[in-house]
Amino acid sequence: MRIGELAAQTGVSVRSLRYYEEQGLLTSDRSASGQRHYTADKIERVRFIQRMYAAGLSSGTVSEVLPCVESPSEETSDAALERMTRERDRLSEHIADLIRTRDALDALIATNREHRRSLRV
Amino acid sequence: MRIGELAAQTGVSVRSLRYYEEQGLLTSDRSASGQRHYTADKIERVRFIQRMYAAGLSSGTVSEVLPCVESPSEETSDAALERMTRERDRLSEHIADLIRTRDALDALIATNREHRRSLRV
DNA sequence: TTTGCCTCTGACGTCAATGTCAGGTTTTAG
DNA sequence: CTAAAACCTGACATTGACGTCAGAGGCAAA
Repeated sequence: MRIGELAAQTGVSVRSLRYYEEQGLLTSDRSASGQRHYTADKIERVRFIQRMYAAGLSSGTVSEVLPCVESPSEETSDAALERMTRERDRLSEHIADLIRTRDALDALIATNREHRRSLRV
Repeated sequence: MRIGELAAQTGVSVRSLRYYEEQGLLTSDRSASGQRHYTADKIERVRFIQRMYAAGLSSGTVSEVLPCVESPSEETSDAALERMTRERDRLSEHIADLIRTRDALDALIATNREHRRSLRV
């Protein structure tokens, strides 16, 4: 598949796909004329990259972690596995923080609703 | 307290505090010479702003939500309360998404660890 | 009063992911 | 064959929350 279709399949812009390649996060085969061609498994790869971005990793960090995804069957480097574990923990703390924030918002909403009810007579 | 101490108390840079004021998120009294002076309750306010940023709200959205925090005892505008509720729901979806991502990372880590163990003979 | 730190405004710099445009080639549909 | 659509590289623009610097003034201690 060419870049346009990969973009359509993943919902990621063509520009971003080229950027991922530039950052070493995504590879492509090139046709004789230089056009990028992708195998179907790249769809999952792109989705993984997006999930990592959503989890707050930078492109540099994603590239450090990729070996674990790419070759779980070869000997994964200590560094990559350790990095991934660290990011997992960071994410976990972030989630806990967001949950606390959500609780605070819930309390705030409840207070406002309550006061509204008391005004409505 | 002056801006430097508020910065120290909250761990937020002086630059950021001025930025918050510029964005209408934070107010200050000014001395005759123009220096900003803050009451102690501004510490909590700044922390709230930071939590909202961490939850993914932009400064514009934070300012829409602030009436609910500022005057829970007055009649809060429908718009602000509705906005806050929407942001709470968005945050909730985001948390769910991050948890799925964390689960995916856990599975990946487990796979890699497992393979390592099998290689170690 | 001088020293040194804090503050002021205003402006420009940064960073990451992406948008957008230009100018040119390739592929596809009719 | 030809026009439209998709692709290429390269480069500059954008956004938001700041960092940083310049030039000037404010304020407490020695």
